[in-house]
Amino acid sequence: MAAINAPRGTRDILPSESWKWSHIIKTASETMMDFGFSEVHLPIFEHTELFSRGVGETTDIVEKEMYTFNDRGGRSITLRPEATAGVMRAAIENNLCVQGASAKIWNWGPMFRHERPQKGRYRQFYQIDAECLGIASAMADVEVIALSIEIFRRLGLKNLEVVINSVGCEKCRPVYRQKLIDYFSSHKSELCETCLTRLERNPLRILDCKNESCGRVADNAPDIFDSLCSECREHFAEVRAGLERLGFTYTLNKRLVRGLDYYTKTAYEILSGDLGSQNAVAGGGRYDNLASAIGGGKIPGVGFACGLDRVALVMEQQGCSFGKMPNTDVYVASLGDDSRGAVQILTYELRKNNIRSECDTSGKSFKSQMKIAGTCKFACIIGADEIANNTVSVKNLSDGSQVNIPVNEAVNYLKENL
RNA sequence: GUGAGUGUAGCGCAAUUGGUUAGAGCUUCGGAUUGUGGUUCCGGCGGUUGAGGGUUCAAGUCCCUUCACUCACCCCA
Repeated sequence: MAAINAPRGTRDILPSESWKWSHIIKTASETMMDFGFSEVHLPIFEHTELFSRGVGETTDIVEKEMYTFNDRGGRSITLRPEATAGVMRAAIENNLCVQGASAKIWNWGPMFRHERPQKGRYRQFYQIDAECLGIASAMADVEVIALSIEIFRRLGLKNLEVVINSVGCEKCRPVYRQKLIDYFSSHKSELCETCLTRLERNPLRILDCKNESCGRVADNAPDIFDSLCSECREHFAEVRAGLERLGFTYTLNKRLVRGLDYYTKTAYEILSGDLGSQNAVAGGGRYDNLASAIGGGKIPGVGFACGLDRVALVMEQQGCSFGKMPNTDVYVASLGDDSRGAVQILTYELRKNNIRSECDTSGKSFKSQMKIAGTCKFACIIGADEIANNTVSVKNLSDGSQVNIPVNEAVNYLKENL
């Protein structure tokens, strides 16, 4: 019978890699706490409507990338393609932002998009996500950007580029949108096929097109900053001032357009040159219209998502430290089958006392057990002599020294010498 | 969805222009005067060469199909 393999775009994070992920999550978690963000656990699937209304009907995500199916009750369900819509839904549903209250929450977990896999892109991928809800001030934008930068700083990532832009709000974006339509309409012959459809559905996205010809046309396109309303202009200036106040360097990219409809005002990405073509390790921005789009009234928000898979990739590439690899400290070896019971008892005793211990459970020879013990710091050896005297021989495997001590002193001895 | 590249042992690889029984290394397992690991030495396990078909006296090698993986486009984390 043919073996079954993991579906395309999914993969197994095995022990050799998972401990590195744990380090990243732990670092992110500590940083989140330092910034006043609390962790939440949310559903991995939601009603399809949440994303079609929240993320936007004409976005790539909703149009062609969602894992959508009908459940047994006939409801249309979608595996979350991104985190923000779900977070906002939860905030609304649980009244986290009523009466002027705000919420700073983070979570991490798998997201799902049906795309062709490539370097740094999977169909099931993992994001660390932080959202600051209920605060309209630019200071919140700065805080969120600073948070993402701080996580990367602690992880030791190098050569990152912070790119920011403003995409306007519901007042000024339609104005800019119309300007773009007017402009690009007079250059239709120079646009690629997909951009021609974007012209009608989402003209801002033409700015982001990497097609050479479209790029040339976009170079001379109307500047978004000329169209920003005074509020958006001021907000963006405050964000920039805040970033500079904290000493961050960033670049301005007027062509940075997020693929999700809910973004307003601030949009930003953090890029790494050590990834392949998919070079964003984090991206986010402000989304003051998301709440109303999913029926939750006016709740401003700003946040970011960070690609865990990609962060791990960059760290590996740059030789960053993942901390100490977890290892067994003590191996308890049985010399002769008669001592296997005593070995099991001692091993359990060590484990109850938080000493990372291992013993053989498969009937290996003493020699084999000692071979495995070689990767540990200490070996506890129990044979006929030890049983007779109620002792254990403890061998320091780094210098080869060995002592024979009463079994009931093993825990203290090891705790003192580990 | 489109394009390009790659599929040989658990892993990374080798195999003259198509030519005997597809090979080492690492890993793993076992052993080297019966109570002591890392180094060393010896040995064992391990493959329908991704799958299917075709050309040929002969295919890991050439052709077709298919599957998988990788990278890129699109877009994003």
